[in-house]
Order: sequence, then C-alpha cells, then structure tokens
Amino acid sequence: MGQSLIGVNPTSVDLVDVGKDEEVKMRPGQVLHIVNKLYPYTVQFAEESGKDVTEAEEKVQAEKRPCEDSSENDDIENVPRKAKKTEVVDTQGSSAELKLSKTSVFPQEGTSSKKEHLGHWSQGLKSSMQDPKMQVYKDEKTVVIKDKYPKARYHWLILPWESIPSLKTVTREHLGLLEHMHAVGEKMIDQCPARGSLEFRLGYHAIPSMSHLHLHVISQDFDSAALKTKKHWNSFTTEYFLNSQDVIEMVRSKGKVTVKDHASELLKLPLRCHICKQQLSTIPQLKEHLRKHWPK
DNA sequence: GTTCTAGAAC
DNA sequence: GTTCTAGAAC
Repeated sequence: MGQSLIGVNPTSVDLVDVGKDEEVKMRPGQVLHIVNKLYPYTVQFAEESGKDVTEAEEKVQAEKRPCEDSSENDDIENVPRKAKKTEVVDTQGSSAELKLSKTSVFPQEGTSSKKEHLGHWSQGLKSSMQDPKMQVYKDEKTVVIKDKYPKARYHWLILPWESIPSLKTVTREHLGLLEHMHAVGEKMIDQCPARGSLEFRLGYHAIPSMSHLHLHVISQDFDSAALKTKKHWNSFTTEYFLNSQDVIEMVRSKGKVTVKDHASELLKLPLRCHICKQQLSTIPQLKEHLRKHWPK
C-alpha cells in the first residue's frame, strides 16, 4: 500500500496517494503539517546527511560487489535509527478513540493502542535496506542486501524502494517492478564467482516473517551455520518457496498472488534433501548429507 | 526474523 | 548423559 498524505485543508480531508512514484519533495527540516480534522499531525523531515530515499534513488550509484565477501556484517539491525525518513510528532494529545483510517498516514506508525512497530523485529528490513553498509547493489527501483542470517553461501534479498508490505498487496501495476527485481537477482548471480558451480533459486516465501516485499536469491548448497531449524529448511525447499517466475506469471494472469491455505503446514514436513529427496531425521544429519552434493 | 532453554528423543 | 527440537519472548 502506498503511503498517503492528508491535505492541509482544515475542513476537508484530501487523500493524496503518493505511493507509486512519490513525488512529494521534502527537504530536511521542512515541516509539513498534516491535518486530519480530528487528528492533527506535524511531520518533520529529519536531516539525514543526504540520504533520503528519493535522493538515493536519484543518485543511482549502481555499485556492485556481490560476491566479494567483505568483513562480517555489523549488527545494526533493529536499532530504530534516528535518521529515518520522517518523524511524526503528535501536536495534540491523542485521544485513544480517535484512530486514523486504514488508508491514512504512515501505516507503521500505529495509532496509539500498541506502540513499537518501527523498532519491531519484523520491520528490520526497512532499516537494513536504508543502511549503506548493508547495500550490495542499488538502482532506481531496487536495493540488494545480504541476508543477515544467510541460509546458504550466497543469500541476497532484492527489495523495492517502494513500500510494498508483501505479496498480498501486489497487483498488475507491480509487474514491471517484479520483473526488474528478478532481473536484478539474476544479475547478482551473474556477478557471482560461484555461478558456475552452484545452483541458485529466486523466490518469495509464501508467508514471510519480515515486512517489506523481498525476493530471495539463494544458492542451493544450504551450507550455512544460520540454517538451524526445520522451518528454515522447509521454507526454502518446499512449495513454501514460490518461484519468482511463477509469482510473476500469477500476477500477470490473475492480477494478484494467492497462497495455498496449507502453506504454513509445509514448514512442518519431514526433512528431505532437495536434490536426491532422501529423508533425514535431524538437522545435523541433513547437513552432513548435504555435503555429498557440494561441488568438488 | 532470532535467542533461549525445558524437556523430548536418543 | 548428551543431542536436538520446539515454543515463549511482557
């Protein structure tokens, strides 16, 4: 869902959709008074050393260093950084009963009942994707980061700059973007020194844990210390993992993505090698088995 | 999504 | 006794 801003007209509420290609230019420090007649807000754009999303898009510094594994990832996740895009300041005491309509301003800000959402772990990608130290590639539409807990030797996430919560909100309007994300994923593979020896898959989790649409690009060795549970395994090796190409085709034909009802049960399936289909009883045994399929 | 750990499984 | 999994996390 795209963000929307509410007009300043004090007597009527105008919703301006800026979701697609938001063109609301705000400068750091500029103050925008967003006034829902019942719920006044002041949105202030905090300074961010020239790293506003829109600016980042304009820069389009298509830098690529996919596979050169640099140092260890700094653990800067879930720390709600001050230099976010916007700050919402409640200029009036908030009344508990007054809720912003669903299509209202900044979905993640919540209303008042429950707070934290931006600092919640499920929102982690939103901050990671903005962190230059995490970015491995970026262009006008997307950014690529390495999965913080890679489940294989190579595991990237392709994310759109546009705020799309998940596949649930994807429509035909997004087809071009989905195809671009796929193309970027393949470009990452092309750049990878192991492209000749490892297989790769590109796809989405049927029921992702992390908010913000993200395409997984993962090598099929599954040689990773972060791969620890049956859920991990099955989320990448059963139909829980939706091929990017299939998703694109589904959006093209149906205009949306539907997920099978039993998707969540797939995570409980017995451990089975994705290559030879042998069943293993524990994760350690599975990991030992996988070595047989490693490239020589 | 991960961490932690109780208790099931071996 | 050790390994391993699965569910809570205020």
